[in-house]
Amino acid sequence: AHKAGLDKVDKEHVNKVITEASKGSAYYKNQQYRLRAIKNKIKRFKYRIKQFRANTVLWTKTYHDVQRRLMWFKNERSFKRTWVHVDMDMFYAAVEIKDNPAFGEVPLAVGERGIIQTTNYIARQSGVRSGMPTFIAKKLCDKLTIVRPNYVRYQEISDEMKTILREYDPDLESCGLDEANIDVTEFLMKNNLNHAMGRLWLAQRIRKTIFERLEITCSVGISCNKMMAKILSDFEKPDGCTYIDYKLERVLAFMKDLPIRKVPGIGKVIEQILNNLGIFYCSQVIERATEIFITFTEHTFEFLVRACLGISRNVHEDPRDLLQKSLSVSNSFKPISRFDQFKEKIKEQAEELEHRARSAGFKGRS
DNA sequence: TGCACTAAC
DNA sequence: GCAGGTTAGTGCA
Repeated sequence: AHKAGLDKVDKEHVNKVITEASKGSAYYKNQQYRLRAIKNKIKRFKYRIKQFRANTVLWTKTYHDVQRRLMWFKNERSFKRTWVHVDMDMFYAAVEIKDNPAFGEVPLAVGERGIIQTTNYIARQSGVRSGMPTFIAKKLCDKLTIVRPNYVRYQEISDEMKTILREYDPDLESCGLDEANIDVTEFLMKNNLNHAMGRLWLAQRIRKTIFERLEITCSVGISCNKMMAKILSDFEKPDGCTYIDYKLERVLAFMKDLPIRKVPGIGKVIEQILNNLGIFYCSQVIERATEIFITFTEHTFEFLVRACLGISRNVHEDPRDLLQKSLSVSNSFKPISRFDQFKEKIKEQAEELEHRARSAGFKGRS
């Protein structure tokens, strides 16, 4: 329900339909199994924290160590650069509607192989959303129109969008077809726009240009680093634009009431773990940093604390790190049991993988 | 290094 | 009857 466009939905009804359709399925059983594993993990975490608290000397020492680390992170905060995150609204569905306006009047979903990838906002009102199996989506919305994705077309539109954005930052970093990050600092400086009003003006200008050239709306976040810009782009979806002024108290006030799940990189599992420790908002991660430190690895602790302070990278990735690192092929199939069937399956997959690796000019390393 | 798991689109 | 595909990364044995 954290996804945009779901605020007017009858959640109780939606949950009932999903539960009805789910129970007994292999998928559901697997989910239950994984949920139990997470619950066990949480139990162990809670026990570890209890042990730690019981040892006052150790707890105090850890507390001060953690506070020292927090100071370190706070020194990393920088308001020197400005990033814009652009996120196209319901992208695949929007392209389908652009090419066939009639789709804009009906509940529409784009999907294949039994899974919905994206939906327009009419469909979202019935609780239909990305990642949902089509048979459940149909139960929620019997008039739902489902079309197969046309990736060639989406790529075309995506390229057009990125061409527009490269006027502001030639080193644009993209994530998927519908999202991109640009560092607009130089553009702002050159045009004497590097102040609150100027930044907001630029964000709106980008949105306007994209809409005029593509007839598709987007949501934009503009802030002092990539992560903040991304969080903000989601804040007023769809067709929205959010900016937070570069003042420490403004950033902290925003993070204070921000649900942890809104932080990119915190998914279902980490959310569950933190919720069980009584942590729901970003500010609580900082308040309870000692417990976080004990619970997670050092790496995850640093990620969580930095993110919840609103601190993240504000310079471009090394281009070498942006090159593709791996390639894989996977698909789902009905249960099989005979050895020759497995052998055949693996052969098919391997041949497909080989084919793609050759086209991409990849060699196997191991 | 290989595998399980998490996360994102 | 019916629950995807692809890439990146972490953590552990």
